[in-house]
Amino acid sequence: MTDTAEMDLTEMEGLALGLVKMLQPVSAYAIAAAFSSSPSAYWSGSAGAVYPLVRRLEKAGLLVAEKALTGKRKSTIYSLGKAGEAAFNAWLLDAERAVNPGFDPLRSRLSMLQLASPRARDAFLAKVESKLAEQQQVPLPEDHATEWFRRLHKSWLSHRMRWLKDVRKIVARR
Amino acid sequence: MTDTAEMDLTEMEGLALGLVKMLQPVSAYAIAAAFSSSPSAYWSGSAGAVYPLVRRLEKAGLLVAEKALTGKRKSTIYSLGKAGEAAFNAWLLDAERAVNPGFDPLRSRLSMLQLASPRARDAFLAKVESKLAEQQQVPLPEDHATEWFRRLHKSWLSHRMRWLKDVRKIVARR
DNA sequence: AGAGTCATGTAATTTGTTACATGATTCC
DNA sequence: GGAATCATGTAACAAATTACATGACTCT
Repeated sequence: MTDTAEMDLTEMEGLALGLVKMLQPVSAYAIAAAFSSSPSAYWSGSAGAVYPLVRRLEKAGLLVAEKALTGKRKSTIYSLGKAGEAAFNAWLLDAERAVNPGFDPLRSRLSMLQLASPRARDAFLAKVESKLAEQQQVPLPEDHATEWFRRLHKSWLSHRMRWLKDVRKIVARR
Repeated sequence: MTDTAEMDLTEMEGLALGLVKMLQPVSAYAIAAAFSSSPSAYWSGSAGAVYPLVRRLEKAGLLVAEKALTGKRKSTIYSLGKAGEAAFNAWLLDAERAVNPGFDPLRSRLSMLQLASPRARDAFLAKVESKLAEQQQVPLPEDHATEWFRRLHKSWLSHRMRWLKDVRKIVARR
């Protein structure tokens, strides 16, 4: 009965709120940059996506905007409002959504790998594995990613690798 | 020099071509149903998405349409054209895209889990783990999924589980 | 002085969503 | 005869993409 606006945040909105919480007070430009520096190409961080998004969140009362002036350059910096804090927590701790496979380019392809020839299959799996191995060698840039995120990504990579090896075994015993 | 139309398929287009290849000759309705029955909520399989998509692919020359009549009920059934076969293979074996993390609701939340209290963190991780465990008990329906896909999904679930346990350890030694 | 980056924004287009609508067929 | 499903489609809307544009500041 006390709940006023039951915002159902999209993934991008949830992530944006989280970025604001980590970086506040922060400009839309910096949020866009944070999206862009994600290892996932899904988060392009284009201006056409981020600026309207941030204004939307502000109009919804989740972000607090403040005008700033540095010399003649004006910018708007955002912080997380009280309602934003609550909405972010609800999004963050939504286990129902967290168990969803989402949009996984590798999973999609593996689900149809039976449609390729055995030779093509093996070549594909080997190539993906070597590309993952490459990524393991080159760690994320120190400046953008937090220590926690770097550790998480490393762990993600190694588990992807193990999954791939498992899949290769399944394919082999066709 | 021989390549005429270098189609850059989206994930949904690639999956749709693959579904046609598996089920051909097949109606748009059946393709929509296949998307809907995916364990990933990302693939809603709504009519408003699938019908335009399939017509797009047909106009691009990747799908071959054929009118069918069963009694008074008319339908259009699709098969994979030669160009469609080539485009699908290019999509399927694109290792560059396959290594991308994509859109992963769990990954997104874990990347920001530092922003929750230790108690909320633990509760969240436990809940996700139990939900995954539930899914392991209830296997995919026999009718829709192929044996290969069922095996793949099972393997995906157990590797997610292992990843989660790993993450919990990292969180614990904060 | 010019390159690069900070900072913001918009226009045209594409693609997907929800919701609705139609009609045939099948099952009870 | 009525409910569920097969099969197709569209209309209004939401959200993201690419591409462009502007101007200030920083660094060499």
